Amino acid sequence: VRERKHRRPTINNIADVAGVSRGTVDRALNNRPGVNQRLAEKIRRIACDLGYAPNRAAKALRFNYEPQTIGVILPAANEFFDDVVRGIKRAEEELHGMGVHAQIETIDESDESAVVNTMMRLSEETEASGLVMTGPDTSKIRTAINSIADTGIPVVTINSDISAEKRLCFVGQDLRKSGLVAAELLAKLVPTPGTVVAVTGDLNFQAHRDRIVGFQEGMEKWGKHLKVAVGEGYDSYQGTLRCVNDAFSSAAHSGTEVVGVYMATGSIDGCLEAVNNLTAGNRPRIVTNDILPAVEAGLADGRIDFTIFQDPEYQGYMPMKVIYEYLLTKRMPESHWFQSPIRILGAADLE
Amino acid sequence: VRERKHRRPTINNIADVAGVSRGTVDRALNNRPGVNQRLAEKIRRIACDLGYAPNRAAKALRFNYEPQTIGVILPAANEFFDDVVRGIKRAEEELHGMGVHAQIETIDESDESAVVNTMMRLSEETEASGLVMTGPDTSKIRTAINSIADTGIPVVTINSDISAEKRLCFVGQDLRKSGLVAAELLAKLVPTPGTVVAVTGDLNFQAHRDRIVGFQEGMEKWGKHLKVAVGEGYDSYQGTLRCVNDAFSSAAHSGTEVVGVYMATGSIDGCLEAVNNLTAGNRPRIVTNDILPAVEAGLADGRIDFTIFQDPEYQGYMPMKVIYEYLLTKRMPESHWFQSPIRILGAADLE
DNA sequence: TTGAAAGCGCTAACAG
DNA sequence: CTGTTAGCGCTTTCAA
Repeated sequence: VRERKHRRPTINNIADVAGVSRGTVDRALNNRPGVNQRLAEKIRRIACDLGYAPNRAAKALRFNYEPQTIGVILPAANEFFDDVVRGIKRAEEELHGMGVHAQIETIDESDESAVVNTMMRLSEETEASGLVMTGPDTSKIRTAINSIADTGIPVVTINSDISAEKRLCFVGQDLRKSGLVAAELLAKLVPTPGTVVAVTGDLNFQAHRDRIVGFQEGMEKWGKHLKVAVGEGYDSYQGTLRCVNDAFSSAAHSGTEVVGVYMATGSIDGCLEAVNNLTAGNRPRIVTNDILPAVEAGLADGRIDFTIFQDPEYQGYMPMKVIYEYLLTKRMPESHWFQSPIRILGAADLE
Repeated sequence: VRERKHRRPTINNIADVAGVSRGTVDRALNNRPGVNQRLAEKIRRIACDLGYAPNRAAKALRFNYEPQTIGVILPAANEFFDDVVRGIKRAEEELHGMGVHAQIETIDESDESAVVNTMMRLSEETEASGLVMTGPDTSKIRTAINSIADTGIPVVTINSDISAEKRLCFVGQDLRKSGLVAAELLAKLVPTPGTVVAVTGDLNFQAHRDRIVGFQEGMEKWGKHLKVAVGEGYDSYQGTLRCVNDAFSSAAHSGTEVVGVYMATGSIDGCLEAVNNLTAGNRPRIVTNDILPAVEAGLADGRIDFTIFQDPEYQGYMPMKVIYEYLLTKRMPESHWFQSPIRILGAADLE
């Protein structure tokens, strides 16, 4: 005779109490059609009274009846997304043997119709039960997401959001905050007055703008002693080199010195090269984003002071978990936006 | 007829191929006694060839046969551990309906025999299937851990390690690295020569020493322009006040100025008070540890620049997951030491 | 509208 | 040493 200690109520218990069969309880609790309204009500009340919560293991086991595929659409050949994929793999590992696996498709993310085609292929041909994706926020793609979501397939956008109102949620960075943190750090690293240069790629991109906005906001808060100059390097070595050069010379013209550089995005190499050429005495403090080989090298040899890191693995791991949870429970996730944590990393973290 | 797409091999498939029953396959794969050596070998080979991995949902479901209790032993009335408990609850939530739950016991952690008694009570009376605990690293407690581990009950130590070789693993901070990160940050925040004061509680405690060691190491790397003074505040307001006072006056005597303070542990209030009294012009840069109300207030109003944060929730969440995984698979965790991530937080993170 | 039964993959108890 | 069976909790048929 096994004791009942700590055993949580099951649909069987509810069925017993209500004097009906398990099947009816299941139908009532999951709002399935074909059950007497008043009976359903009664069953739900009993479930509530008993403190019933469904057993996840049992639900998961049933998945094996018809294993579930989660389709993933990512840009091809991108360092950042290699780490995202690592996060997806880690989630898959954890969900291993829970009847769920990922099918990753890489595409040219700027190619709108390639994105839509892949979405369709995954949802129709592969019969994916969920979609994790990134891509441009265009109306064609928004429509595709909404119509797929209407089919009942949860869609999670990652990295850069797509404003389709029917997507389940977005997993990505708070770019404004990332800029804010960078500003506080840089402002405190540079106690003396002077100019700080914020280098970005192209201010026509929302993502690039957001970081700069946050940075400027932060500078108003913590960097009152500093002047901010913003430059666009268009993500190329030459462009970045030129823009940093320009910033230095116009600072010199206005009689101040460049004491700090924030590399919001773009070619780290170009920036470091320019700084190297231009500074004779005191090197400006440099804060970058992410961890690329050039950043790691810069941190190690002291040319870069700190980098603002956004866990890319999180952007792979989290969406998988969210979709799995949704498939299991059919409940909306707690948040529309899961923010990948912002971390300040220095040379000490490279160990 | 359901298609076989993506369905992973089960023990049934293995049984079919090997021409034996599921029971035998189960015994062979789990190294249970009572199965012909050569047959077991053959079965394992087939499993490997088929790429078999056990279905976690099915294993988890079986747990409900005899629900599992994980015993947790924590110090009573401690701000830090409130967050640890939050992590435990989160894990419990995730494991909800997986046949696992936590039973938390709070004790006076300095009371060796109270710790041992609670351990025994949890393992014998409650029949816990796993133990998460913290306590002093004494031989009596080490022996208790080892003997409980010998029973087959996994024991995970958290926060401060207990060097019982049979514990499953330790989940906690890398204190040396925490000091190292603080040093890099403080050194870079203070470009001008001067003295930095590292305030700790009591250097007789290993934990307190470790942070200071890391800090000194980091100062040698990144703070060559700075002199380091170490003070013990014995975790009291008065002690900290006095020790910071002393550090300031002896710095003044040797003709340097205190330009930075590292509060490795102890009374933040005492430190802030002392600094406030002593500095007329430039306030020294201050780096603290953890997030206590006093730290939050200090960050918000600018008296503290940054704090080195060690996610306490992680120290609750992770051990639960590790033990669950162990109960499920009976495999040792990947690491003996799960390090809670070290994060630098500033005012920007309070938002 | 409801009940009964089968089965997801695995393990433990019981037979042989 | 090996096979058989029941059952963990839930959902989905099929039958009533």
